Order: sequence, then C-alpha cells, then structure tokens
Amino acid sequence: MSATLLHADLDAFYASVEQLMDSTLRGLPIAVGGGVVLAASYEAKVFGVRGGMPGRQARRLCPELRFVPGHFSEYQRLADEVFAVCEDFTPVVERVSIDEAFIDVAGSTHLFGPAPDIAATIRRRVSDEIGLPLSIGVARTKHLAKIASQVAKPDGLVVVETERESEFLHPLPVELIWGVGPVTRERLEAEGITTIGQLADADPNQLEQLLGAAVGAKVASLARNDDPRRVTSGRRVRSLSAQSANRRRPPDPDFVTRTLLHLADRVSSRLRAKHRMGRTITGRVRFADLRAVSRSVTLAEATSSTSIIAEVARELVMNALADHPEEREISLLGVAVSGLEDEALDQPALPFAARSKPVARRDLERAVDGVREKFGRGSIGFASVELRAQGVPDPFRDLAERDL
DNA sequence: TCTGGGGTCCTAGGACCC
DNA sequence: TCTGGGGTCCTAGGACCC
Repeated sequence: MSATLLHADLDAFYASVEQLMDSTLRGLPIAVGGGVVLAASYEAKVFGVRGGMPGRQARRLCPELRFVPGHFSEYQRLADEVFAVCEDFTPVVERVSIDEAFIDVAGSTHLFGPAPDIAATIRRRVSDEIGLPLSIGVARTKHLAKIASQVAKPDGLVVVETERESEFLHPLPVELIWGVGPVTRERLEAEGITTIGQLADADPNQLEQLLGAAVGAKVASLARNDDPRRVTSGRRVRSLSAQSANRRRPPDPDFVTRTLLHLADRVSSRLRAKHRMGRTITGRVRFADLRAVSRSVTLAEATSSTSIIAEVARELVMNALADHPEEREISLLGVAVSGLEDEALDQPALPFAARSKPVARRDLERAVDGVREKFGRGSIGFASVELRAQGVPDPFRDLAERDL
C-alpha cells in the first residue's frame, strides 16, 4: 500500500479569511472575536494568543493585537470553495470540520499522477484561485496524514513515505496523537513517556491500566501505527445541543425558563429541519466556579417539539439546582437532545382540532420554522430578543451548528 | 473579572431481564 | 432458597476534538 491519503487543513482559517478580505490586516497580529478569541492569525500566535482565550488575556500577551468582527457567512462560502477544488480530483472527500478534510486519491493517481503531486496541485490552486494557505499531509493512513499536516503548518506539504513511517512518527511528542489531550499527556509523562516511539514500546497492559481500556488500546494502536480507518463521507449526527454562557448570576427561575426556551427552540428547529426527533433530553448548568452538572431523562417517545424539550429541560435544570443549594450563582445553561430517530410519518390530514395535541403543537412550530425561512431567524421566535444581547453572536452559533 | 459553542466517545454503577 | 452470569438500557460525568 502506498501513501494516497491526504489530510488538508486550512491555516488559522477565520483569521486568514479576514486578512484575505482586508489587505491592511496582512502581516499583522489579529484575532477574530472580542470577549473571546475565536481564531488568531499566525502573527498573533507568535505571542501565545490562542483560540478560546479570553480577550483580556490575549491583549495582555500581545498589546498591538487587532480584534476584528467575524464574517461568518464568508467562512462557510470560502471553505466550501476550497474543498470543491479537492473534489476535482476525487469524490472521496470527508469533511471533518469547516476547515479540514480527509481526501483519498487512491483511485485518481492514474489520471492525475502520484498523491504528492495532487497535493501540491491542490495547494497551488487554493492559493491562486482562492488566496488561502492550505497545509496538506500525505500518508498511508488517516492518522499519519493528520499528523503530517500538523507538522506541515503553516502553509506546507509533508509526505510520509510508507517505508519511513516509524522514522517520522517515533520522535514526535505524544500529544500529536489524535485523542491525547492534556490529561492523557500528563498521565503518560508521569510514566516517563513523552514521545510516540516510547509509547509504541510501552506495555499495552500498563497503558490500559493507566488510561482505561478504550483509550489505552486506541492510543497504543495509533502509536504502533495501526490505523484501519477509511475515508467516508456522510456520517449521521447522534446528538444536538445548544448552550449559552452568561455573566455569573443567581439562578432566577424566570431567567432559567426563558433561556431554556430559547435554547430548546434552537435545538428543536434544527431537529425539525433534519426530520429527526430525540428521546433523551439533557439539561446542563454550570456554576460560578465553572463546575458543571447535568441531569437527563429518556422519554417513552421521541420528540422534536420546542415546548416539550423546553419544559423537560426546565424540570431537569430545576432538579439539578435543587441538588446544589449551596451554589449561589450560575454561569451557563444548556440543552441537549440525543437518542435520535428519524421522524415518524406525519399523521394523515385530519382536521386540525382532531389531531393529537403533540401533532398540533408540531404544526404550530413548523409554521414558525416556515416564517423564519422566509424572513430570517429574528423575525419570529421564543424569548430570543433578550438573549441576543449577550455573549457570542448568533451568526457564529449558526456557523458552529452548520452541516458540513 | 478564571474560558465560547457544538460535537463524539467512554466509564461506571444501577436497574432489570433471562 | 440462594447463587451466578450475561446482556441491555439508563444516568452522570469526563476527556477530547474543532
């Protein structure tokens, strides 16, 4: 088997788009966002600015940092253009997020040449035609290709020849393995394991002891370079959720009710748009100290109803709050729906009054969906007005919940 | 003045059934 | 009557990814 699998990853994507659209931003440390850094340019990363970082901290690290508001619909449009270029070479393109994808060119090399040449052509075309830097890793497996693209950044191409895989992999730090985050890295380091090579040599039983059966086995097999995953397009979503952080405040029942209605509305309208319903509803609360708790319940029947999801979530959150009377303030509320099923067939065209209550309610909510489709989300809705004023802009939420 | 939002998968204990 | 094992579902929490 040869190296025909590509991992393509747009560099500092949101920030690169802003620099593309406004040439005066090029070469400058910029951050997309305000209260929170959603993305930082490479010039800003040099100072230690990272995505997810509070704006204040970022300013402290880099006083000349320029904050720019996001152009969220542009991000979607440009990313789609980039991966359309990839699809000129093969239909086997698996988007894993807005800014990255796996591409299997095994069936295309007889037309377009060796995989590294295809990768170089894609990079050149994306640069010439769209103007964005794209890093690509080429290897025999997904895992190696992904690591190669990380090593290639910024704006580079790294090819891992099949006969040099161990040579490439073993000196690299363990945190480059997909699934090794801060906690796992720390645990491994405590055992003296810091490189992938050391991990590959470690006793599998010891790793399972240390990390749990599943994580231990996965990490060990990736370190030993055993990764059978194929490139596939079209996985179905397994859960949908919405949450909103707020300034610390007492859990006033009225605020909780209105916020959960808004969140339930976001989740349920997405469910209805996908013709899906869910049986398990989860309510989440985060307290002032950032400790979070959740309560969930599985219903006898799946639902996509705004009012049912909102009401159940309210009960769950109220129960969670009652279990923690010592907590005086909350900092986040969330709603999730899982256990998804395809929507049941509609009830036949009974007269409105003769339909069951849930179906009548769903018809009402569908009507709301229809108005929004025509006039925009803000045109009609549940408790959305006050929520818009706080936190992250809705266009970013829309982007985060997009379908790839 | 301690960090956004949307996801996936795993674990562990308990309930319940056979 | 007691003991045992296996399987599945549910719930709460956690690690990790983009």
